Amino acid sequence: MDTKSLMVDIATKLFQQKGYKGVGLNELLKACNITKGALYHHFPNGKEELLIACLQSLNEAITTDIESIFQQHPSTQEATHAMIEKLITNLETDGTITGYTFSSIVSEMASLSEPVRNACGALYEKIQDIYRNKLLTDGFSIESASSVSLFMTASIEGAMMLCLTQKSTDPLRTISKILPNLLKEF
Amino acid sequence: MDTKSLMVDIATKLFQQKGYKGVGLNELLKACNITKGALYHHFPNGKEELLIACLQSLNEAITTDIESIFQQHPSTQEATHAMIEKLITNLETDGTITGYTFSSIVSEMASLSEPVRNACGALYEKIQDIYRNKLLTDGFSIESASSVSLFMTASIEGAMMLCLTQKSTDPLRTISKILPNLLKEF
DNA sequence: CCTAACATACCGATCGGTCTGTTTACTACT
DNA sequence: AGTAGTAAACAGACCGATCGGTATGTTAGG
Repeated sequence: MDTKSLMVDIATKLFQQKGYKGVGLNELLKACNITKGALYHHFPNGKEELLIACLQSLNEAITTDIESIFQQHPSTQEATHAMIEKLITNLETDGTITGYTFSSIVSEMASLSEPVRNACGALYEKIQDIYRNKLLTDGFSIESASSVSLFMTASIEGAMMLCLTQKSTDPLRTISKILPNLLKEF
Repeated sequence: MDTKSLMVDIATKLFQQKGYKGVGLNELLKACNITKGALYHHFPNGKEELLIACLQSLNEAITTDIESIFQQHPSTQEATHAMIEKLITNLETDGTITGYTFSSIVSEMASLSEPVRNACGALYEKIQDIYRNKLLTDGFSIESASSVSLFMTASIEGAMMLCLTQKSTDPLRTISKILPNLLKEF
């Protein structure tokens, strides 16, 4: 793996876990086992540029990951269940958020940096699109599919928040149990 | 208003908007028009102690606020609608999150400080309790009420996140439109 | 030999926190 | 009533550590 990709990979995890301001440059460099020279060679605009690269990388990773799950299951309901199961496994194995979320970055940076806000927005959008398309093939109307996909995104994101504060995966499990009711409703 | 309360009030807003690490002590002191001496007199353990005081204050404020809304409306559905309307108004008037959320603090601090994590957990718990009790009077079973109240908390929290990235109040509006479907389901 | 890919020393600014005054308010005693 | 004492409520200078960022090397590959 080349240095740049390595940096993005490690930085992504750190940013997800501790937030943008929560990760210092020195800490980051030590984790990657590189120096400032390397960082500013690949990312001349420094930390924020690295963050945006991380968000873009995350965008691709999440998209392909979720998309593959949604292709493997016939209905939105089953796909969602499988996806949340995977989220739970992730959360259980490394204790912190490393999955399809980046809430810390959103809430920290949305009001501070437009580029970062846009990158986060793009990511949410893409996730919602996958849900939406699946819902459409399930037979939902365009309007319903849009609303429900937003609802799914929001509730899963919120549930991860609750998992963090409770140090438990129960909230995600509950969401997983309740979501089907919503998907049948329409 | 005494100095201590003033500090908590202003700090609460700043922490909600910029996150914990996003607010420097000097910035905070300037906003309150006080000095370090005053801060460390009232909060000997510094910034983190202030944060916890803010979370506790927020706890009371949110609780009484939501509780009053839920008392004024007969059903969970109507109360929820009114509450989200208020959230939207808040978001529109000052552009940033100042309402019933503190997601930035959760995602930043949950893995770093146990006391902070607990304080955040207590707050979510209390909000959920209000929902749950209302659902019980609506005739929901204990189990259903617990699940649905968690679902409500998560989806509203997540929706605020989406509002931030989109710089729009639409996600909250969508949630508000969809939630009743869930509340009828059971 | 020239450029990409680093390494490292260094920078001012800011971080949260401490320490030592000083002012104010209130109490206790004569 | 006047005064002395005391503790709470600040104010502000100062601290080392760390922040993100820069400037100047050095090294290795084509």
